[in-house]
Amino acid sequence: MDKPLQPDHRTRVAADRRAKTRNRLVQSALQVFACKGVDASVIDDVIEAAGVSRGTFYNYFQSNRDLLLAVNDQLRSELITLIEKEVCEIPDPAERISTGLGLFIQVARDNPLLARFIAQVGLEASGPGRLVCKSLADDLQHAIQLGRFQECPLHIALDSMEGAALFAIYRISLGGISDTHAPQVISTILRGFGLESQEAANLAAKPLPKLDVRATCSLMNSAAKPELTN
Amino acid sequence: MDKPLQPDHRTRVAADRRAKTRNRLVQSALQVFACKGVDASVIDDVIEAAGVSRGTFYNYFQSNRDLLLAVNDQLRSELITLIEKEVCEIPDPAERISTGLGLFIQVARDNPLLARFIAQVGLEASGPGRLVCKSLADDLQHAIQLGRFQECPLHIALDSMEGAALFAIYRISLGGISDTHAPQVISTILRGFGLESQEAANLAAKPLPKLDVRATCSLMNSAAKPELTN
Amino acid sequence: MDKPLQPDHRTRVAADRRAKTRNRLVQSALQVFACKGVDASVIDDVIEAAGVSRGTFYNYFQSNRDLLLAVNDQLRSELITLIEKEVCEIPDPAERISTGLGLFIQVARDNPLLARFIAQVGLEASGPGRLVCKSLADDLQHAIQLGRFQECPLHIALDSMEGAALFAIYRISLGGISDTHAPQVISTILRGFGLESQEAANLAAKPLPKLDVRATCSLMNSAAKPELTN
Amino acid sequence: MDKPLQPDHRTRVAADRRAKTRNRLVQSALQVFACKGVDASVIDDVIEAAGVSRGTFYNYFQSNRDLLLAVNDQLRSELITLIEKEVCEIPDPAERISTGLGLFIQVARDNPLLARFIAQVGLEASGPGRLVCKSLADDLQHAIQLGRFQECPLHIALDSMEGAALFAIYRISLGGISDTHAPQVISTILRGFGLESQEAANLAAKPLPKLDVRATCSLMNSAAKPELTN
DNA sequence: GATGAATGAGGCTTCATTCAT
DNA sequence: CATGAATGAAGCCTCATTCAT
Repeated sequence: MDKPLQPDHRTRVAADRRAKTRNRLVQSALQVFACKGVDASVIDDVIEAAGVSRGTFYNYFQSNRDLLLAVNDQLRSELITLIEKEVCEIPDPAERISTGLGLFIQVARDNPLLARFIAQVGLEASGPGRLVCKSLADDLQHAIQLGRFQECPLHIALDSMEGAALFAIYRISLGGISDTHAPQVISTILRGFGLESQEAANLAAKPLPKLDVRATCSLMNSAAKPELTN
Repeated sequence: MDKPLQPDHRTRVAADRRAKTRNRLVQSALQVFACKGVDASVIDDVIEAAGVSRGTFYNYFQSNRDLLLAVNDQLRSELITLIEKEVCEIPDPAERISTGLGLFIQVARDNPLLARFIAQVGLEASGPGRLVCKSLADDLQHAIQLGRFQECPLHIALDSMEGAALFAIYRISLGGISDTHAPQVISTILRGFGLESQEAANLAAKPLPKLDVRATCSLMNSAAKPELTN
Repeated sequence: MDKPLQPDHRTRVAADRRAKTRNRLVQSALQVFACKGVDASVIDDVIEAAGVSRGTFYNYFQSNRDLLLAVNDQLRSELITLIEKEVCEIPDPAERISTGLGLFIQVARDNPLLARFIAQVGLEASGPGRLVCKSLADDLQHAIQLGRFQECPLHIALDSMEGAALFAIYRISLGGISDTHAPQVISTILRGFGLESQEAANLAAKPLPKLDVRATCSLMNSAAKPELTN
Repeated sequence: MDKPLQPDHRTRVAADRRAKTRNRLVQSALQVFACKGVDASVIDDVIEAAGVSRGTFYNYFQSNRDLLLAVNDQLRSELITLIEKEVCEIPDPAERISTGLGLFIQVARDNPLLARFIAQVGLEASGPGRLVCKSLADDLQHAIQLGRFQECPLHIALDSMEGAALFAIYRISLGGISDTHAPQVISTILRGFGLESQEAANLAAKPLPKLDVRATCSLMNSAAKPELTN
């Protein structure tokens, strides 16, 4: 009765182990990239942190670059899922954007590892696989159509927002940022889109839901290892 | 009568030669960094582009990093000099900022080499030796004091501006940017500081003096060598 | 039934391979150091002689210096083991010393490679990891206590002996040494410790057991490669 | 009246300057060799210490090796001259040898620079340009003929003596040597040549004339620069 | 699948020596 | 003669990748 199931079982167990090992690798890579920089030589550190052999690494990733992409992809999809779940109920697109930015910055502040990684990836984080995503574009367009935001080409709006947000996170990754930093950055951004000053401040100051990233994102389940900070 | 001058003469000639060689190296380095990225291994390309021997390189720079700093420093000081000379006569600090940003972006657009380099250096360009400089901070403060700009912590204002400007240049370095791009970015920035929409648009649209960078900046006297584009 | 053994097996096989490669390297290094001198740049020659790649070398040794230490250590321990096995049965400490020195010089004469290496390492061979070892110090002390040797500070005695022995080996490494050389050096040393002339000569002339170094020392299993003689 | 003399004068002045520069170079080289080792890369340090340009160096020496030989030669000749002047009046060859050795060691102790250099040159100090020189050989032969020293092949005697003396100086260069060290070494050497124990001790203990090396040897007119110690 | 020894291209750096001024 | 910029051969070292076990 379970003999026929065995192959399936074995297959599943094997798949699980694969997934687990892969995850360990991606997690370690996030750490190492964050600490040593995305252009650094990384494999030795990654396999040591993940506790696997050199050969095993190549069973999962073809190259350095491959690994960076994997980290980036997984990070992005986990973050987007996380944030969209929180903001999707908000009807006003301006508030949705404000809250989304706020959460993004909050997560970065609570996870230095993440902040450092994003700061490292830097401007490259934009582009096809950009962290700032489709639904943000939709929200922007929506806000402009509703007259909440000033008429303005979409890509300009996206770039401004992304530039400012990235810079904020870069600052955070350098440490020593006060709690008033995020709302001020956000309200500057909102004003840039034509929101009236008081309203921008109000939106940016709205209390944010507290995200438990650790619970949701597999990548966050490890502390930064500052000793690598070469 | 000229015998006593000889030592001086020799010294001066030698110093000249040093300066010239160093300049060749920095110039070549700008090209190579722009094309291959600031983290790339660069020395071989640089010495070939500069037409000097490997040993000569090390007579001037200790390392890759050292070279990058030299390029960055020289670039910054040349750009700042160039732009400040143009804007120093403008009485309104808001317009000074607007014009300065506009010139910065214009120079970047006219010199793909420069745009690429700045985009590469990216966020790191900020910090103590940041491209965005002392006088910009002064202008901002001034504009806030006069009530032209919204009250706002200086570092936030600087970061926003720098983030947006860097991003704009990054976009330019990727190519395919229309002429309306710059004014739109700038007016978004100005609005972010609380300028009323119409005025922001007006300032951002003011015609700019045409800078002849090639005439002024020693670093610009060479065309990009796209074949190096890694 | 043998599946569980696999990991062990693999581990052992790998360890074996490591040991073998390391040995090949140390052996080659002995040759090259002997021929080119201990301060020479040696890595290229060593890896060629050992038939391994550059990278492999660095899997085993961090540097030139590291390699030299490894050769020195292994040589010393093998030599000491070899000689002590021969002399430990001799009751008279003076004779033990005389025989030990004789054997040491004999080995050096029979293995030009070894002689050259020791001559190269020269004075540095003394110090914590000195070729002249613990048991020699014990023998000296013993001989002094028994009144066989003149009262004299131990370190002076050791230095004298070492100086003379090293010098003898240096001479041997230069070639053209007659068979009477060793006994004469040894009897001079023994006289220096206060042994009466005739007795010194007698001890120094005692026939020595013939050591088969090749059979015992892994490092000796290769002929000198005189073509490397720098 | 002095016109005809001018050429001579100029020639002499020029020759003087040449000699002075050369001396500065040799002196600096002694320091650098002593500190960094005789196989080290040395030219940069030497020209800096001597305060001359790279090109000037090659006006005086063809190569590194050339420089080492020059230092060695000058040192040897100055030392020999110095010591022989002191001992030539001593009628007993055994005492002449004892005194010579004592002076040699004394000079080494008073001039750490010298001790280090000799220790660096090490066994190579022997050979054609050896520090231990012709007149020592004569003294030895003489002492043997007179029956003061035990019958013994000359080269064995020379080697023993040189080995022991070099070793003593090596020890001195390492520092922390007491004043009783030298006499003990010397008396061990003398006993090795068959001198009766008491007499050896007496000879070795004879008070030595105090040499003022600084006054005599141009090479000693500079302090060791320990900061160069590699 | 996992392992880790071996690889070797690729880049880095030094330094003795030359040579135009 | 003195100078010091330039040279480039010679060595050093890393690390992504392969592959036999």
